[in-house]
Amino acid sequence: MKTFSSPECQGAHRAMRDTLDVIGGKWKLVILSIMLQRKWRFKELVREIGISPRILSKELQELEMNKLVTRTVCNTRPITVEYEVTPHSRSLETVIQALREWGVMHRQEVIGKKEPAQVEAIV
Amino acid sequence: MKTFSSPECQGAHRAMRDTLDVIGGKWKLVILSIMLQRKWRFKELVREIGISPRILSKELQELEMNKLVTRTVCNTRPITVEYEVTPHSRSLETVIQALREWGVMHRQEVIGKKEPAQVEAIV
DNA sequence: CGGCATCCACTTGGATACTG
DNA sequence: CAGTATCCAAGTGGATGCCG
Repeated sequence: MKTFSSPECQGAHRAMRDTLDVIGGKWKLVILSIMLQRKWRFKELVREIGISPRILSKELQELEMNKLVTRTVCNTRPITVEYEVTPHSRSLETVIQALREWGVMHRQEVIGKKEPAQVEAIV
Repeated sequence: MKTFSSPECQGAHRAMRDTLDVIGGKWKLVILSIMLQRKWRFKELVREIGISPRILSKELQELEMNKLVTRTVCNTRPITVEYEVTPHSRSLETVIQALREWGVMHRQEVIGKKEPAQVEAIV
């Protein structure tokens, strides 16, 4: 569909695109970043992430299609559903950690050093 | 603005968000991934990436604001402009490489193993 | 050549209400 | 509770034209 010049560049470019197709976008990495911690129920994620149910549902479906999370319906009374990351998802753990650390580092590098302990000054 | 429950989770969440604010979106990582290779002129990037000039211009400005690329106007006759990544940008090199490799790995994991040498079967 | 302005189509995502 | 449908606002991004 496109004619790129250098093949090796094409490879890198393509691989990056593949990755972004799966974990790019506004929410995917945030969701995975949180989900790597433990199992979550749907509504827990909604509240923790601050995302609308409709979007979360869509995102989780896409993540499930890519074998990054599993969805388990529990036989509770008002039925609950548990979402959990897969082993394959664990392969993203180091990258996600690296991205987080980069965010912190970048904040110091560019925005300018302060970052006030973030313990109580968040609000 | 939001009231998250656990502070340590809040930290990770926030750091991830910070990172995505800077290098998230459809283009940033693709652009950086390519730009890390060498210096580029504006139009070279347009063609190499397959992006519209308007969007590229906007993206480059944002990257420049975040000290990830530099913009240099050259005194050539029809003036040319060179863009180059900064040292700070180099701190993303390993992450970008990791993301590329993950894309390749994921393709095998999910889509299913084939990936035919990508030399001629691209079309 | 670099890159901004305009116009416009498509996508994303939030709010709300409703169903099983 | 989990999830979907509808509606709608905002953002994204491509094409084109123009200007320095």
